[in-house]
Amino acid sequence: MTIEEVIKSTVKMDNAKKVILNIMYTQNVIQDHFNELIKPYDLSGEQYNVLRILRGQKGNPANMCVIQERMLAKTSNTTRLVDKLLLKDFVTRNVCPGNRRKIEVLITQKGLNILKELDPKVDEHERRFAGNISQQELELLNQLLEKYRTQQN
Amino acid sequence: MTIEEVIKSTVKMDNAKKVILNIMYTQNVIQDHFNELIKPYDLSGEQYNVLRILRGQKGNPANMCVIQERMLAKTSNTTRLVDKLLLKDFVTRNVCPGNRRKIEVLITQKGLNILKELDPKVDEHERRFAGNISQQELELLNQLLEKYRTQQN
DNA sequence: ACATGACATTTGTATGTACAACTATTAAAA
DNA sequence: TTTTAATAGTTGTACATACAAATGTCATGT
Repeated sequence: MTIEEVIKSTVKMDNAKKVILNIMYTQNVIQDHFNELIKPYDLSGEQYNVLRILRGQKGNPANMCVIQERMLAKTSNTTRLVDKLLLKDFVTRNVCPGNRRKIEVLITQKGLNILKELDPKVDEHERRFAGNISQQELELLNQLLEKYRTQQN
Repeated sequence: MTIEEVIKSTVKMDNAKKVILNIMYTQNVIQDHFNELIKPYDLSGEQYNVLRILRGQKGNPANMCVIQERMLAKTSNTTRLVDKLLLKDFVTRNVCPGNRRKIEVLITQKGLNILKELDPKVDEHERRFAGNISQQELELLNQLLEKYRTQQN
């Protein structure tokens, strides 16, 4: 399905416009699918993302600003995401002893467990889309997207 | 900047995962940039999107469900987006005489004016990113994205 | 020691998203 | 004709995003 069919456009669009719409729409499709996947686990996409970042710390706590800079959506409100994770006992939050301005956030065993349960489903989710194109095309797609967004930090 | 650098990942990711992150992140970069563009006009991205759809109707009114199906984010709440546009006098909203379940939404002259004012800025926004890659690459990127999301309706 | 500015995080407000429940209207079946 | 189901939109709630303002802490200069 081309992007023109998706938005039922009657007029012809140039490639510059089509690429933007294609990226926006593809992201929507991926996200909708991912949200379906994690819905039964009472986690939002961004909450999941924060848990992934915390697991990546391999036992070390992460400050709020470290979490922030590793998130895809740079404008998310990390405080409130962590609030929600705290309520579910997926993380702990403590003032950093060395620098009391900072907060140390750590993933709990319960948080690690839910990630482990989700791992195979997330893998399948990634492969489901990737399976539509070849390995070479995947690599090409990565290169094109990275080149496309150059300059815009 | 590769996607690994963006999210400061230490471990190597496979292409399937990288493509997903690249699409999600690129969409974020585009959207942040677009939001900057329309911020002075007191319009959100989705509100702008609805106005574009209404202009595309060329004088004919659009029902809520027509707007809905032409939007990129298929789960947006059209009622409330139109509410906001009504408050700014960018659209009118009337019950459809032929079928009183339906609503006819029409863009006003004020709405058309603001779109006209934005047109050159939006064009520039599209070209800014597109300018980073060649026309051939743009076309290839479109094809790859469309192929990548096949099967998922 | 005190003021100043930088830094890290939180809070407030408006808006948008996801999704279920609800209302009103129309169409179809019994 | 009444019931039932389908359709079109609205409303409610919880959560997330965008962004500005506020708070608390630390570092530096005087």
